[in-house]
Amino acid sequence: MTKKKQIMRVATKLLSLKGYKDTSMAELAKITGVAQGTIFYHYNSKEELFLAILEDFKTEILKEFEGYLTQRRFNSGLEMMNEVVGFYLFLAGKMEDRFLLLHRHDAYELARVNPVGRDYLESIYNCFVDIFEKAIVTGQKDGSVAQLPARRTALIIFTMVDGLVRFNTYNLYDAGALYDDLITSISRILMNFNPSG
Amino acid sequence: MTKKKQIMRVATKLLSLKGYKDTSMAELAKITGVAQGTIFYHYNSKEELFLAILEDFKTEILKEFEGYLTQRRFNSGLEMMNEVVGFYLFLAGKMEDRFLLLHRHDAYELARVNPVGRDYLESIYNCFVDIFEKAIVTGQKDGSVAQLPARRTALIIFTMVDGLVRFNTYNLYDAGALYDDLITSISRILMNFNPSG
DNA sequence: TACGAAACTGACTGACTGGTCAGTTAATAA
DNA sequence: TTATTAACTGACCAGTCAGTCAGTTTCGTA
Repeated sequence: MTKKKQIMRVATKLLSLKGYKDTSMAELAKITGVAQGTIFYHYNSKEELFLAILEDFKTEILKEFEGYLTQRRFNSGLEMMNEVVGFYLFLAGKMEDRFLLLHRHDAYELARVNPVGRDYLESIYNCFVDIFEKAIVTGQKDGSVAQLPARRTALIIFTMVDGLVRFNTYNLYDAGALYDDLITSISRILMNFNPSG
Repeated sequence: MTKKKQIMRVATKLLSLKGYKDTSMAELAKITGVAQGTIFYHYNSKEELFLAILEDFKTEILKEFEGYLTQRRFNSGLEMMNEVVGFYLFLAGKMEDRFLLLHRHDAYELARVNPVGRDYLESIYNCFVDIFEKAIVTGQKDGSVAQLPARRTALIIFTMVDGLVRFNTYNLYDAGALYDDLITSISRILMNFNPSG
């Protein structure tokens, strides 16, 4: 692996664990095993390195979702939603460090001053909300999901799932124990009791 | 107002707006209009000041809820839940800066190393979850809420409401526009379709 | 008035920060 | 072999940080 990639990998870990301000370039250099100058040779500044990490995350997320959607087929919109929530939680485990990064304020503070960073963040979030919305729309066509405002309901469900992941990383509650309740709650929100109307 | 109180008030604002690391004691002293030494006369360290803010928040939250619960009466558990969600959002507006503080990682990093801080945080969160749970249990007695696991469902609803507030502060979506959808979703989760069972 | 204590001050310190740069090493091409 | 560029190094810099402390002011009280 190139040193540039090594730097980014270690930086991702450090930034997600300790946050932007608490991660020093000296420490990053030491752990990666390069001189501090090397970091600034590849990335002009700390902010640029952070930006590169976000871009990388965006790219990988998009790839993951593309692969998932071309493989999976669903019997109904409601089933699709359950599967997709599972996939989200799977990704949150697989890319644990980057999800932690998303749950920090650092990324939003970057987005506030850096349009490129804001673009990356919105791409990532829209990716998630889009797929939830797609499940709802699909379900409304096949009759498994009630006639709710699709986008707004997708956002609500996203806050539920995302909130659970965050609670887990905060270690305040064991989110794993809430998985079944989450699925039940989502089903109750979406369920169509009047399939003919 | 005593200088000690002034320091805490400005510190709360700064810490919630800029985060722990990005708030310097020099800046805090300048804005408050005291010498930097004065801060350390009243609070032995930056961490102790942060802790004092959390304790103050906890105390105020508990007082607010006590006042609310002794005043309000509800016709049913389901109605109580709707009202309580509204009260939560009202508090989030009234104590905007402190809620922002809760949505940063700073507090959790403090809680990880400081048991007293962890106590404050848990008190605050339990306060919220308890009242949601209370609404569910009440509703299950009066038949307006289905027989779901009360505590776990309360946690799920808490993640929804809290997630919405966070989204609002992140400025990614207009959470105000989602209020009606939130209430609808919560009602659908809780609603009892078989009041006799 | 006198006096001790509490409140307050601001210049100072040592550790640490992101970033620089002159110079070295490795890789590639002619 | 030689020349050119890219990759890499680490000592160094100016600025910032939380925290200190010797000294001053304010206040309650006797």
